[in-house]
Amino acid sequence: MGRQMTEMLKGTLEGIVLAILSRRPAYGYEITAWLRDQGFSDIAEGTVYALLVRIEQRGFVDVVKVPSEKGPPRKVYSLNATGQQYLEGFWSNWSFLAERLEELRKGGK
Amino acid sequence: MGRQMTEMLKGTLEGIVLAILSRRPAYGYEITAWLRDQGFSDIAEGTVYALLVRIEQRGFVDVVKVPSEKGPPRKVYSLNATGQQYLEGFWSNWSFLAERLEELRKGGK
DNA sequence: CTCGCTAGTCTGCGTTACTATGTACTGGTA
DNA sequence: TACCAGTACATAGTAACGCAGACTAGCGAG
Repeated sequence: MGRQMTEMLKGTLEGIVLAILSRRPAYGYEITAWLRDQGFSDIAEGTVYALLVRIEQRGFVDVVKVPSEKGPPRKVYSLNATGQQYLEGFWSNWSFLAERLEELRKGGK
Repeated sequence: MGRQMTEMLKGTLEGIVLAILSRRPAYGYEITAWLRDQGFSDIAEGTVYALLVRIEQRGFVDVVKVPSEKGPPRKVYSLNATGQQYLEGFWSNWSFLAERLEELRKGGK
């Protein structure tokens, strides 16, 4: 991926994944597939798994192991209250940033 | 600053500064002041200078030293053609990201 | 048996922003 | 004259994050 996009994802990818989980529980492979679908064509798989480990350690998600017909059991993540709260903080930060940038884009030129 | 915002700025701060420079030439101290004004209340001065050094090395800006009545001479940066092109790439990446996040925010919940 | 899909782990690396500190030049003032 | 606030730029060390790439597994189909 472009260096630019890579850097832009720092901090936002976490919010994106939390937002996905706020809609419905999901497991790593599923999230990766969804991201690719949405056009984040080359987010590394390893990146998503590492991120899931981090948010689990921070206590933002609950985890349930669900047996799968295909391959090893899935770790299904769902957002808990702590995670929900953190996600709201993310949205407010995001809004702040997005507003400033929108202004800059319009005013610039 | 919050860890969250810090990470979010990675990749975007560069675009923000380039966007500022696309409106008019400016020097480091001025840019820092403007950012604080806009609500980026605690972006470290050192961060801006380091960023300016980076974009200069990549050839996105032209630099002119201008004597100042107060303090040492100012290094005035202005966006050149290469930088303008890079900035356009930044905007397209940003749009992509912003659209995906907007969708997530609406769809989620 | 081997291939391919699903699921997850681990290591080393490069980039970035932060903190903290330091240098240097100016004008005002006590 | 000595000091200080404001201006302007710079650098060393640190932490976080995403990436690349390799590796371990389980299971079904050809």
